[in-house]
Amino acid sequence: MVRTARFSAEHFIDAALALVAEGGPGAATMQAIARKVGAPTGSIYHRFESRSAILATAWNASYGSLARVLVPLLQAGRPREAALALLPWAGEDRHRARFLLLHEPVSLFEEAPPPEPLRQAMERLESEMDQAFRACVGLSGGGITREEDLARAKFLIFDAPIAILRPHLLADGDIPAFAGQMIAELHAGVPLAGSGLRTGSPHTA
Amino acid sequence: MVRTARFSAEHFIDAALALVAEGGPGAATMQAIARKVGAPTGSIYHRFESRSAILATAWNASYGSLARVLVPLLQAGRPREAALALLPWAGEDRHRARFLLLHEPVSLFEEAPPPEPLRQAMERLESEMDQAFRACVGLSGGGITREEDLARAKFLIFDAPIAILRPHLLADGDIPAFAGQMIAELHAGVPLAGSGLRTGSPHTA
DNA sequence: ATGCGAATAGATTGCTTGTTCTAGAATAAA
DNA sequence: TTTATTCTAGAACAAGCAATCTATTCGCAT
Repeated sequence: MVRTARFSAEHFIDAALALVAEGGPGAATMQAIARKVGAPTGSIYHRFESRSAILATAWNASYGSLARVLVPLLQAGRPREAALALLPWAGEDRHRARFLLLHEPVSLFEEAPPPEPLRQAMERLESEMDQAFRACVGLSGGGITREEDLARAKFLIFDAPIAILRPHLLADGDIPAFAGQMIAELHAGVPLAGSGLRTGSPHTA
Repeated sequence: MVRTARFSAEHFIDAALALVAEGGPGAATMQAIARKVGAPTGSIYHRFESRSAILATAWNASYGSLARVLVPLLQAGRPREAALALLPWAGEDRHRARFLLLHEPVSLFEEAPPPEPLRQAMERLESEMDQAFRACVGLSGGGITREEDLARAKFLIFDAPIAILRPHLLADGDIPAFAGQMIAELHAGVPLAGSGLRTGSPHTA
């Protein structure tokens, strides 16, 4: 090395994360990021090759942090705990939660796709979560899992908790205790495996 | 009038709706709308004073069409039917459903707010839906409704059905029958009024 | 037939964006 | 001290945007 860097990659990532969390993807312009950090716009390009690269890196950090919480619970066959774990994770870092849960990835990268290595890292993280999810649902079901069962499980573990969380993220308020109660009640009242025309014998192992 | 108009306001609205539904809010540029209709960009400004005005008009049309379905059901005290009614409404017009349910209004108007009369129309529609919703929840509860009960009802009637619908809208595929079953099961398994510490007498009128 | 006014038509303006470029400053090793 | 290299610094560039402007065309009322 030769010259001391005043601005680290993390500075830019945090600024981009905060800007998206507060004002949506459109608010995270290169100039806004630079201004928030106090750096000239050109300096960003010494750390990231493009705007997409910053956003993809921020997304990987956010999604990775969530995966580190959920994947172990899913692998342990605890879907209910996984669903509930979303709440403390969101309370831990509001910017991160708003960045990840309030904006579809497609809206972050609609202008230009992220560079290939970052795109692959995103896919790796998503498939890691997906595999843990399928293992969790598959082993409790005990065999072939229908598309319907997967959709139902995805709703109960991911989409419903996020939908319960969303209003409080949008309002930027604290997450009330009844949010957890709603998730718990949901899992108590609706079975993970389809309650469809299950004519089979309930006593079979 | 003096000259026959080749392009009506609806042409532009439909084009904007389709562009947002297919490619997100960023895809609905004035030039893209004009190109889709086959009109020069300047002609749009004879019908709408700004881009926000087109998007707001499209939003009003979409939300209004949904309100016409849901409000009567809510006013009749049929929350379960209202939740289920979302599915045929979405199946009726895919572009409209994707436009309304896949993008937060804030992302449509982040660059410039819509003109005042349109903004008021939007608020009127939202409050119409909200009043019907509160009437529906209030009368089944019978008295004071806590914030928790409102949140739970909003989830059961709006957010959960939308979350169940979203994957199929994103994939642009048909809405399978089990989506309706999931909503029905949800309403069967989770009560609209809080199942909390309801110590009161269940036999009281 | 004719001329007024609304609509088309699209080039143009002014602005913002992501990215690049040139110049200079700082630092660790030689 | 010198030198090589990485960073800061911000002006400059090209592209794309919403919105405006000038010119032209059309069709109904007169």
